[in-house]
Amino acid sequence: MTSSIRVRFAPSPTGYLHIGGARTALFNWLFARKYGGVFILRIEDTDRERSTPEAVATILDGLRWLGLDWDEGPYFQSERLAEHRRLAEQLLARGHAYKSYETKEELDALRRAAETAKTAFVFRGREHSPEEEAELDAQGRPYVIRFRVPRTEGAVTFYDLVHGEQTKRYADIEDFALLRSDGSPLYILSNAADDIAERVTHVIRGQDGLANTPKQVLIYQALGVPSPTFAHLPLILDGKRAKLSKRKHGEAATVRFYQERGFIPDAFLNAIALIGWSPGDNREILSRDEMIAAFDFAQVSRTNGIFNLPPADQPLADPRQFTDPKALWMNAEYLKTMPLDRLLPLVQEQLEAAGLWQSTFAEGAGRAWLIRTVEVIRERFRTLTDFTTYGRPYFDDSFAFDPEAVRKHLRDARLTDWLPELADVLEQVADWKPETVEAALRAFAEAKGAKAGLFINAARVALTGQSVGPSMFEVFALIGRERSCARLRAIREQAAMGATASLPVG
RNA sequence: GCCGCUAUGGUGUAACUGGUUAACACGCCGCCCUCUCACGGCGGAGAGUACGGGUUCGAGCCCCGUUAGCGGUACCA
Repeated sequence: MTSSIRVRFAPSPTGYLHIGGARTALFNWLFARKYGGVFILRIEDTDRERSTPEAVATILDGLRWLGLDWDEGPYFQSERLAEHRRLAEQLLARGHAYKSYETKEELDALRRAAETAKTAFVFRGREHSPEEEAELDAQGRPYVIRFRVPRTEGAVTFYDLVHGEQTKRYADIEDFALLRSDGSPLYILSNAADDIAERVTHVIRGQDGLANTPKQVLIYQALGVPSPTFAHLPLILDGKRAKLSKRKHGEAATVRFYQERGFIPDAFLNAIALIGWSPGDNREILSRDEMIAAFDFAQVSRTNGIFNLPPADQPLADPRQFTDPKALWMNAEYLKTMPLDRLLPLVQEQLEAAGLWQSTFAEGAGRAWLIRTVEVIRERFRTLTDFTTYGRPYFDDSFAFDPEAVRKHLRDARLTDWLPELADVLEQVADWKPETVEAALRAFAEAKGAKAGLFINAARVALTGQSVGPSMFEVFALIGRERSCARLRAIREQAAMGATASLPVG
């Protein structure tokens, strides 16, 4: 391998950047970065009906969010149609292709006949003499330009870095079309033509490209240019082994969804990298650099992997389990362990978007408080959006009460008086920190002849609206004396209102 | 129908060129910790490697067949 390696990611802008596409882009990128190669972005927008500028923007956004930076492009395939046509003409002139006048109806009939006869259908069009062609053209008969697959006994052979040497006999390859009757090129041609133009050395794409690779190799050979090396990646399927699609899985199949749901780009990348690839040892948490260093096609699996998306047509049993459990675990792992200076900007984005950011967080004491808070609460979060949902009570006085938590921990009627009393006691605590608050609360509990747990759990609900969270004394310390006491006293109104609001889901 | 790719616990993967009781992670269950939940720690259930043959002293790894999934068989990409 040398530094002359050139790879490309070539999505069609007909929808969103989906998980499979992101993984393909990632492997291209890893390979390029590992060997000092060039990563090219090409937009295959020849299907004008379905291609949209919005889809292009979505794909670029997705790649940028993931940090998969490209070195060249984006090139737009639609701008090179004339060149593709020229190549087809060249193939025609050199006898590697021919004009095929069969109509769609004729082809269908042939196919159906083969079907009923249960025989193979490998199409070979009828070729005509120059005179006949002139005659047909004079009549204005439409034709497609079809590749003439060698009629000899031979076979096409190519090397795939994942699947090894592949061979397909000429006899099993039909004479495929290069140009439609309106002169527009087909994918199989355009794709190969652009790979040639961009001097792509390694074609790394989904396994669904494997079956028509022999046809492209035939094109390379006819054009007299060396074939690139191929690497066909296993597909990513859902739990029912169906291809991931927006139609079936909704937004959960798109990269944007993970961005909006608070995934950390590195974590998302790490998670999808492990579908169809492994570093070969037991490591699972790998930084970009570690992935680059460990990447190797020899360790790429040949079997399609499953990304366990919950069914899109059913409500989630647990809203926190909105996607593949392992991906979620991966994200939580990153959230808990990544350096704070890299997490903080991401948290800031979330807070700003939710209107919870305050200028005091930028420096000094406010900064210190923010850091301390994030450190404590990230421990049990799984996504960045948790900071503004479950984390909201730390940043704002208006937050929702989980009815279940209220029912469970504020049920004891005596708390309506006791909590405000506790506030009076806490008001007097000399040095506001976890230890002193704990001492005061425990003494208070003892004086009331009740268990400390009663007050701890009730306070958690009063201060955060939730029944779960960090060590309660830590929470008191973070929320501060004033706000803590105010929330303890507000228990009366809370009790009066019946507290039915529920937490937004993350 | 024909051509091709694939097949290890529920999921993702590991198992050097065939060599001890198939490993790790997620998920699940239990215990510990404990003011809750999570984290963490400890332990457990769960595959004999799709199925059937064959080669071999020995096969998840090699060969053949079957089945299943996927892809191609388009003037889709």
